[in-house]
Amino acid sequence: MTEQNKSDPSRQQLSPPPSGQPKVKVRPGRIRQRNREQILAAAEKEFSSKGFGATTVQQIADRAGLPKSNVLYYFSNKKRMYYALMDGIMGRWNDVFSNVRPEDDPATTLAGFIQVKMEMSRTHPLASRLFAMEIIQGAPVLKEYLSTSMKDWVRERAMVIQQWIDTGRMGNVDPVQLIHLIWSSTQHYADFQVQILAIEEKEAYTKKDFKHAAEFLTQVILRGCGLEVPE
Amino acid sequence: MTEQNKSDPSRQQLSPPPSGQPKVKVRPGRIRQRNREQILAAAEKEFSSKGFGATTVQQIADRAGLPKSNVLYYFSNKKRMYYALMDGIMGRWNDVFSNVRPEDDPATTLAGFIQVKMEMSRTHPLASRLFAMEIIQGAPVLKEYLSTSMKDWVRERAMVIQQWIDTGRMGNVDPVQLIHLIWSSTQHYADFQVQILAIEEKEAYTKKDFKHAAEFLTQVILRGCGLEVPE
DNA sequence: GTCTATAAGAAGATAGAC
DNA sequence: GTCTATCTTCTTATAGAC
Repeated sequence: MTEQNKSDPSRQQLSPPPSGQPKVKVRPGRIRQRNREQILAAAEKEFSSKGFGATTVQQIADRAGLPKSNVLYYFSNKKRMYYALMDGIMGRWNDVFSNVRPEDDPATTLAGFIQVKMEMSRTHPLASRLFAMEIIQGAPVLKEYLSTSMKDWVRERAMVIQQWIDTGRMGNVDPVQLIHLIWSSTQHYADFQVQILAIEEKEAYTKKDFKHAAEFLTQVILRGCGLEVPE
Repeated sequence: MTEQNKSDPSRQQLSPPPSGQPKVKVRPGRIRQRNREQILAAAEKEFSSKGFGATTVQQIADRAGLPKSNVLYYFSNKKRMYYALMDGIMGRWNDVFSNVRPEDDPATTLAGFIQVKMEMSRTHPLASRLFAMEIIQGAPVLKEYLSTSMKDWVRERAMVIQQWIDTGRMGNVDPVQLIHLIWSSTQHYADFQVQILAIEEKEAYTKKDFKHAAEFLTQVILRGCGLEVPE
């Protein structure tokens, strides 16, 4: 533990010395590829259920079905695994959320945004929880990302929403707060899964549960913005 | 680390052997009281920013300004401190949220609920984050609480909301989902503070920020339920 | 590329002097 | 009640045999 260990004060950045692999001149290597993926999958499970500091390399190795030193051969240290995971999450995030233009329909666009975020909560709950823990813990790794890429992303969307408001195409609500609202309410189904399942007396989510929740959120949030819910 | 340590499989319960203090027949003891509070305050800070497993007793002791063994004299082990904190959080939670009756006004009641939860996010962000981490990590300590007290609490409120809907006093929305929505959207301002501050390019929240956010949420959620926003 | 063995340090907890 | 010294265990990470 003690993530703030001896090592470099040059953390805080995504992908440190990005050269983790030995520079052997071998093509991709099926085994290498497979092992890396297994390790990352295991690391995601462990990190997302205990956080970085409480997870041991041994636990990751056990779950990946490899000896610890093999894991450290691929990723040289614990931090590098964490960075790699964060990189993956942010990459996926950037890919999924397409652009928005002022001429788009507000209701359809917002409904689509809710849809996509709910789909991410459903299909990638571990990534969601990992991200949530990183943020709750003060975003030691992602702070930079938040105040650059993510800030810009929000600001751009907020400007389009503001244009919709100014042209009378939706009710007058704070666009940034609206994005926070969509973010938090959809995220919740992944992050607070245990709480929701306990309250609803279920063992696990079904696809239907998510559909129902997405419809609820779409209805309430769109109406709350003075919009008609699209078909 | 390794919270799933050697010890008893009889965890999962709030307050284990609740007798943590030496049974000396001394009245409350000002110093004892003060030290306990200092330790708990320090523990809340540490646990809420790193989680249980990654926090060391040494860190708590340092923050409390006491030697490690003195801390362990008061709480005998790390788990007991965590239990004590969770107990406090749940106790406060139960106190704050008063009852709701079918004859109450839906808009005022829901607005009040949003208000109170936002106030908790503002005044007790550490407790909020500690709770969030506990849930994200699968609620090892609070699982029991979730599927008993909290479940009942939600079910009771949901029944009242359903009555409001049935008597045409508000729009037809799933009451349980509505509670999830209020919960998640208000919680978010405490738990994802760093993200929000980064996006809004601020150093810290002001009281005004919370007022603004509370008004936004009240407006959107109430309107989303077909309610007029009360003054 | 894989894995055993181990170095070097830090963790939780306790004993016992003050 | 307080605190130093210490026991035991577990941690990350590396060295080096296969």
